[in-house]
Amino acid sequence: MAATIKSVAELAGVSIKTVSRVVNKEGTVKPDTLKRVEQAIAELKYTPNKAARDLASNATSVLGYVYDNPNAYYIIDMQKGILDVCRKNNFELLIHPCDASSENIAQELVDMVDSAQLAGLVLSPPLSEMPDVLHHLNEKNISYVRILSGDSEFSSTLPYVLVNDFKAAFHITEHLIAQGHKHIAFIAGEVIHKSTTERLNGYKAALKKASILFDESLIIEGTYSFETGVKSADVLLSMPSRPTAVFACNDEIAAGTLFGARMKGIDVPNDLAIAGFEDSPFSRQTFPPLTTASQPTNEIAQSATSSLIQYLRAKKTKSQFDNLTQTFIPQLVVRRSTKVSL
Amino acid sequence: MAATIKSVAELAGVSIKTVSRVVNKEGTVKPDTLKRVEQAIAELKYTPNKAARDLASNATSVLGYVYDNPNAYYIIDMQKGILDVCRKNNFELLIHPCDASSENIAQELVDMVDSAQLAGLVLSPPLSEMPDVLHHLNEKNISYVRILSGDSEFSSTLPYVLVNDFKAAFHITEHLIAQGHKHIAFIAGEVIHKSTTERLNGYKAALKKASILFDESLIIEGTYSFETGVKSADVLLSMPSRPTAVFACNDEIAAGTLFGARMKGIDVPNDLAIAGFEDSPFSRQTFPPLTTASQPTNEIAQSATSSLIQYLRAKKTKSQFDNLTQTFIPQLVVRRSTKVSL
DNA sequence: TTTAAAGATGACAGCGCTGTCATTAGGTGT
DNA sequence: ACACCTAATGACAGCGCTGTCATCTTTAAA
Repeated sequence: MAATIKSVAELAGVSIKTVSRVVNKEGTVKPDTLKRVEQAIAELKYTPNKAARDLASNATSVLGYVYDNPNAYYIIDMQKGILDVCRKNNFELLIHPCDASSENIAQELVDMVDSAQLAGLVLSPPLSEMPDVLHHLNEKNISYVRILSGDSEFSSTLPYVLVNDFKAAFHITEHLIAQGHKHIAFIAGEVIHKSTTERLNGYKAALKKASILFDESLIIEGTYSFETGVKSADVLLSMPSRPTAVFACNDEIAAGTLFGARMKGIDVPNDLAIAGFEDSPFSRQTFPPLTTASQPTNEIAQSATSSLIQYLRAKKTKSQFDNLTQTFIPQLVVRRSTKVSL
Repeated sequence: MAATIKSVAELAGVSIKTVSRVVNKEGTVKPDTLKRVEQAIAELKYTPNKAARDLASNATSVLGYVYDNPNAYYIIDMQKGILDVCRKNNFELLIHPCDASSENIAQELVDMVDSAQLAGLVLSPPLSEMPDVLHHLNEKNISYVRILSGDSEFSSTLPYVLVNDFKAAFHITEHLIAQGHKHIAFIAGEVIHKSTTERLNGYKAALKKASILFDESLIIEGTYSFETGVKSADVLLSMPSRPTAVFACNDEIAAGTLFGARMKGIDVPNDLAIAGFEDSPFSRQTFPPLTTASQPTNEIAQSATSSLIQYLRAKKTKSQFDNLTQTFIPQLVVRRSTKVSL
C-alpha cells in the first residue's frame, strides 16, 4: 500500500502534524527535524493524498481551462503553459471546451465550477471578454484569470493578462505600407472577439500615420476561418480597383485568401500581398509562407496561471493580492507572402 | 455553504447512507424513498463532494490522457472524445503531454500516475506501442487503455482499440493505381509509430494485388513532419525516372511534398499526384486540397475511454470484464491532389 | 399463523489529511 | 533562582463521504 502521513511520522519519530508542516512548507520546523522527516518521506516515497488534503482543508486544487477557440494549436499551447505552472504548484487542470455562442454559457460555466469543485478558472477569448459570463462568475464569487486583448491596464480585483493586438496590427500594417501598398484590405474575424476590433484599430492607426485614407469598402467582415478567406478573396479580387495587399485577422483567413487568390491565378506576393496573424504552424507551410504576428502563447498562459494561483493563495490567507498585470505584444514575422526578396 | 449529504438526509428524513445509495444508484432503495431523496437533492442543489468520496472509497475518479503527438488537431479531437465520456461517468481528465523519446519516459508516467493518483490512463500512439512503457505500467498494476494501429485482435486483460491503418493505406494506394499510376513513392513517418509500418504494408499489398513491382528506391524514411515532405519532394523529383504519385504517411508530410513540388514548378495533380493520411483540417486547405484517409478520432477516443471505465468498474467490483475490442477503419477521402476532374 | 429468507434502512467507524488549541522546550531578563 | 515569552511540537476533532454490519420490515413459503 501507499505510504501515508502516519507511516512517515512513525518512521521519522514525530507526530503527523509535523509531517504535515514539512509537506506544506510551513517553515516552523527545526532544521534537524525537517531533515529527518524529509528523509522518511523520500524513503517511503510518500505522496500526500490529494483527496484527504482537499477534504480536510476544504479547498480543491483543480483549475479549469475553459475555451472556445477554433485554433487547435493555440489551445494546445495554452494548455501546455497552464499545465507547466499547475504542476509546479501542485494544481490539477480540468479542460472544458465549450460553445461561447450558446444561450446559457454563463450558467453552464457556473454549474461546471460547482460540480467539478474547481478552485478557479482560466479564461481565454472570447469568454474572457463576455460581460455576461464575467458577471455570473462574479456573482457566485468564482475566481478566474482573464487573457484578453487590450492595450491599457485597468483596475480589477481579479488578475488578468493583456495581449496588445493593437500594436501588433499596427506593425503589420506598417510593414505592408513599407512594401509600397496603399490599397490594403482588412478581413475581420468574429466581432465578438475583441481582438478583431483591436486589430482593426491598429490597422486604421497605421493607415492614418501614413496618411492613407481609410476606405470602408476594403473592410470585410467574417469569421476566423479558412472559408472567410476564400470568400473574401473572391470579393476583393473582383473589385474594380482591387487591393494590392490584404491583412487577414488570423492565419486561417490568410490561408483561405491565399487559396482563393490561387484559384484565380493571382500571384502572391507579386499581384497580392497577404499577411495573417497568430503564427500558427501552418503559416510557415503555405506556399508562399505567410507574414504574420507571433504571440508567445505558452508564456501568456503561464503568466495568467501563476497570477491566478497567487490570487487564490492570497484569497485563502486573506492577505493582500498585488495585481501585477503583464502585457504581451505579438511580434511581426515577415515571410514571402508579403515580400518577394527574402 | 454547499449542501452536504447530511443536510439532504435530514430534509428527506432518511439516513445519510440512504442518500449515498441514491447518489450511487445502488438500486436497493424503495421507489418512494428514492423520490423523496431525489427531491431533496434537487431542492438543495446537492453535489457530492469529490474529495470526500475519493477518500472514503479509496479510489480516485481521474483519468490521465498521455500523449506525444505533433498533430494538434488529433489531440484536440481525442481530448474532446475522452472528455465526453468522462463527464457522463463522473470522471475527470488530467492532461499530460510528454516526450516519448525521453530516456525515462516509462518512469515518468509511473510517477505521474502515482503523484496525481490517477485511476487509469488513455494511451495513444506512439506511447501505446512502446513495450517498455507498457511493461512498467503493468508492473505497477496501473490500468490503461491503448489506442493502436493494427488489424487483428489479440487477447489482453486490458482494453484496447484498434485502428486499421493497413486497410486504409491499401485503399489509398488502390485509388492511386486506379488513376493510372505505376510509379508510386511512399514517404514514411517515424518508425517508432506502428502506423508507419502498417501503412507501408497496406501500400505494398495494394501494389502486389495490382502486380506492380515493389521498388525499394521509392520508399523514403522520415518523420511525420512538413519538413520531411519538403525534403522528400526534392529527392523524388530529381530521380532519373521520377514517380508520378506519392503516398505520404500523413497530411503534414503530404503538405510538405506539395510545397516542395510547388517550389520546383511541378503541377499537382497533373505532374504528380499526392495523397496524405489523417484528414487534418488543413488537408482541405492546401492548394489543391489533399486526398487523404479520415479517421473518426472523436469516436475512437470515446470508445477507448468507455472501455477503460468499464474495465475500472469491473476491477473494483472484481467482476468479469468483457474485452470487446472495436476496430476502426479510416475512410478514403478523394480530393484534387490525386484527381484532376472532381 | 408462524418462520425463514430477502429487501430496505440505519448506526458507526474510518479514509488521510488539516486546523485549532494545548503542551513542552528553549531562551531572556531580573 | 524565578517568572515570562517565543518557538517547536503534539493531541485530537472533524472534513463528507463509503463500507461493513446490524437492525428492522416486508414477502413468501410451510
